[in-house]
Amino acid sequence: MSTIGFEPHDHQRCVAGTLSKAEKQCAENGLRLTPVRRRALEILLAEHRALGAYDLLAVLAEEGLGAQPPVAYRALDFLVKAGFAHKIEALNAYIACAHLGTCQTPAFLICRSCKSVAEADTAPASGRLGDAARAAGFQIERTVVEAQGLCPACQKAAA
Amino acid sequence: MSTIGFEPHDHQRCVAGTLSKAEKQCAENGLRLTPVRRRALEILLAEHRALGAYDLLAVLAEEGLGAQPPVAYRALDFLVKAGFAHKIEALNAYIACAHLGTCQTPAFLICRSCKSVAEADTAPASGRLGDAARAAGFQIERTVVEAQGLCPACQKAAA
DNA sequence: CCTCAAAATGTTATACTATTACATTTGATA
DNA sequence: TATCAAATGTAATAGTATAACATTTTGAGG
Repeated sequence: MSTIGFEPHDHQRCVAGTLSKAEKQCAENGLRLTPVRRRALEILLAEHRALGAYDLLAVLAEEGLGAQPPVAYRALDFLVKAGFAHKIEALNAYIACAHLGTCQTPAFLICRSCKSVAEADTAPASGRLGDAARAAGFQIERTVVEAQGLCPACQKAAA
Repeated sequence: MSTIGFEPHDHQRCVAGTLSKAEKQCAENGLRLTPVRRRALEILLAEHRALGAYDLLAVLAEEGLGAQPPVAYRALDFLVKAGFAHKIEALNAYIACAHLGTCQTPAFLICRSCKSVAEADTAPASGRLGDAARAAGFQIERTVVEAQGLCPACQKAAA
């Protein structure tokens, strides 16, 4: 398991690397990373933070890439379906995937103070949620696992 | 861990019992279970399914208990803060707590077909999500754990 | 009792999130 | 190059949630 988001890292490289992985995957799978979609992914990648669809739309609109809500929602749908982004349900917001290519069942750690979001790949279906599902005879298709609280930096700042 | 929701049970008793537990807890903790709040809880308890705030409002409005959105949202806020109800983030909807009084960190199994919702108490903070949080130095305050898929009955129906 | 402050309620307006619907353009491929 | 599916442009609207402020109710202390 790896958790990406709070620790300092070479963000330029993290963005560029993810973007090129996305391009590669699109080529391999016959997906089309059109200009709006590519730019939307870049915008999300720019921060380890969740952006609302309308925040994304505002940036796209500034750049002449579309002015109406469906522009943003379509790009987000594509990115989410392709596994390049995730929706944070607790925030009604979207974040670029930090494990592009290897992400199975993401879990998120959301800082309520600085709004940063870390992504872990925890395979919850094989943990306690999976136990509960098996016990109930429930067949899991998708999981939402999100923790809200304080990231290391904000804990220090609070103390 | 107990999971409540899919298995057949004496629902009349389940509702009445939960309601009286809620009354008891309010008395003990100086909370006021006013008519709107009590009725809102009853409405949620009537089904092991999540209701939208506006669905709840529609019922309350029919009964003359308030016509504007804040009526529903205030009642829901109270119920959620008191631990009598939970918000299902993946559905933007609300459900009565099935473990009233003992519910620490709920997890939900949501059937995409019949919309029923089962609640388990899985202490995710002590599972893999907790491991990820500890590894990242993240301090968890609240968790959202929701699985979507097919309940036992709908699996049979599909086969 | 009476007063007072806090809590709860009533109501209007508005903000934020998301989708439907349909016309048009683009792009791969037969 | 004709065609069909995918993608885009755009207007309208549906669904979720909160801000703000006036009024009423409630319960604790005098």
